[in-house]
Amino acid sequence: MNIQQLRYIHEVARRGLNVSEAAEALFTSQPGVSKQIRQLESELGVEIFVRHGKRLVAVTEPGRAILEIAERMLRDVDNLQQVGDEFANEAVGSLSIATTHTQARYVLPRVVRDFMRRYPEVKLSLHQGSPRQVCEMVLDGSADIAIATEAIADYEELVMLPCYQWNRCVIATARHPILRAAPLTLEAIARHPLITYDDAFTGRSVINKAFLGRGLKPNVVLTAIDSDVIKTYVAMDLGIGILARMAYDPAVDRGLGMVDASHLFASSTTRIGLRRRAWLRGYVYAFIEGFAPHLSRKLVEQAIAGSAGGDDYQL
Amino acid sequence: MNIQQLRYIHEVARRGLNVSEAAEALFTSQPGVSKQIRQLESELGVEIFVRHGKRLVAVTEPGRAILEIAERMLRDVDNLQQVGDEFANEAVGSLSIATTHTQARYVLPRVVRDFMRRYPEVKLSLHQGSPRQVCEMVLDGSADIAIATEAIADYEELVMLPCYQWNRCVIATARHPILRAAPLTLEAIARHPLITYDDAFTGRSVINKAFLGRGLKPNVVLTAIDSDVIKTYVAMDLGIGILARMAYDPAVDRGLGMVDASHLFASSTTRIGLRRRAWLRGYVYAFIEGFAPHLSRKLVEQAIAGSAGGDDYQL
DNA sequence: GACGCTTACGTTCGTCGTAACTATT
DNA sequence: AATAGTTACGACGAACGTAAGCGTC
Repeated sequence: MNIQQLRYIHEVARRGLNVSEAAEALFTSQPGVSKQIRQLESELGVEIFVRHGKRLVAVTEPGRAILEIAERMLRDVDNLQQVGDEFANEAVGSLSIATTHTQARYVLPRVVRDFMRRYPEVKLSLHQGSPRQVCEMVLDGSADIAIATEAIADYEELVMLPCYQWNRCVIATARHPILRAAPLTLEAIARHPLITYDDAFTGRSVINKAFLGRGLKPNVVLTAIDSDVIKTYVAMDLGIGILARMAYDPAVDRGLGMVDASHLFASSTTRIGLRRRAWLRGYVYAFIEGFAPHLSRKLVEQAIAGSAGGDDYQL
Repeated sequence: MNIQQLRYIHEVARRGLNVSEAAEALFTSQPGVSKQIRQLESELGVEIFVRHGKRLVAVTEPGRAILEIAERMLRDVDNLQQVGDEFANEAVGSLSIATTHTQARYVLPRVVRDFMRRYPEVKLSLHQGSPRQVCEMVLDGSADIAIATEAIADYEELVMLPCYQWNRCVIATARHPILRAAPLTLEAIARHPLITYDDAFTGRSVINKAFLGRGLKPNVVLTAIDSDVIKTYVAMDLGIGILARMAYDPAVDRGLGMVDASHLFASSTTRIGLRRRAWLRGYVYAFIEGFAPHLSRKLVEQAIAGSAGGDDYQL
């Protein structure tokens, strides 16, 4: 058994049981991969893949168990490299963050600026995506940390750390009557055409729940993935907007009025997602603490170690 | 990087940084080990061991992190073999149980008999030792499961599963006055010379606590590691004995009288200890369930997966 | 007949063991 | 002087790539 063989079976499984494709992705020859897989199978004494004649068509039952362990080992190989990189030079390296629009646009700029100042030698990269994409990126190793509000909870293999709570506001054109409604109610909002987030984004599920709870059917005329699109169309008076509070900046959004709506919706929690049992570079802990000061290195380490797996931490 | 290199650093660390000894234990040459370690270090870009001239004298800080990950990987290598063995032939294999005298002598015989009947092809081995030895055996892989009452809780790397609760009785020669004391009290016991377990065994700590809690200083004239020794000396009337209840069998222990003492002492819980994240053969689950019927395969699997790490389960 | 996996074979690289050398205690 | 680790070198074996062969769709 060797690590290369584990890479082979993992890649073959990942690529829909296509050996040629896996070989290409690993920059090696297809016969080599084939042979090594057979060798591993014979060493372990079980077939990992089900073959129809010469083609791989499924993963066997032991194969599933083997793949799971193999993937854990490959992550550990990665972790070993990380340890090496860390101690070879503590301040040099790279940090890849996967996040959604709202975070990238309104929350992270300050954190990123501070981080780059403190670790000028770390190559920081931000990748924007849907909450699910963001999680997948962390799972397959193409990002180190995920930051999102929705969906993170669905991934067993990720550790979730609550960072901050936030709520929503209503925005409208400057002289819109909704801005003077006192108190602001869901009923008042529902009387206007609405512009807000797409279903899978930025706490939209909470908005739905609030209206549903009151038996209201808001007239949503436009759903957007990001706050800027919402603001653009609200400014055009297509409707009023329900927006994450931190996405409204009076200095920038001059043409728009805002009223707080945190009494109408349940608050949402933005979380950081990390791979379980990952070994993180020192500056990753620094970044996390810069983003959510209560997440000390020690707390995060404990969470990753898995001893508190699945649970949520107190904010 | 390869798995062999991980074995090398692990064995060197385990053997007090003695490369020659590690090489011998791994049936290879000392220069080979030396070279592979240097190669791994250069690949990772950090020193794993601190050297004084040519000698290894300590583990570096990154070395500690590396060793930890390496050991996890080696356990996974083991797990892969286990998966292979399991599916190659479900009913053939070996099961190694490390346990203390009381369990081996009074509790396990029935369980072992049933198990051997059901899995005649599994080579069962029992290893007796102190609670600590028993745990160490599971940790270093020389046993699959540990069964003990004391000490198991101290091992972070083991998962503990409560199996059953038990309490103590007092034994004495047939016409001894303590047998007629009604009700039986700690004070009455403390008036006689006492024979019971050694400090590290079979719930002795609970016995100490009970007497201490009442300000009593029992006159312990003999401490033994196993129940049979206690019974032997009680039969010689050297004193009265405090014994685990399940160790008294009226059919066998004819010369001895017994009174229950469960109202005097806190009950003890016997636990099974398993390595975290181990992959267990099917018959191991069967054995565990035969020993403690409430520990279903599913429950045990969840526990070793680590998601409930550190916690204790409800009995 | 095109795609995909296996078999066969030769080259290359890596690993291991022996032997000689050097440093530490 | 003895013990412990490194360097040097040669032999063996494993892994890889190329090319040809066979099955499946």
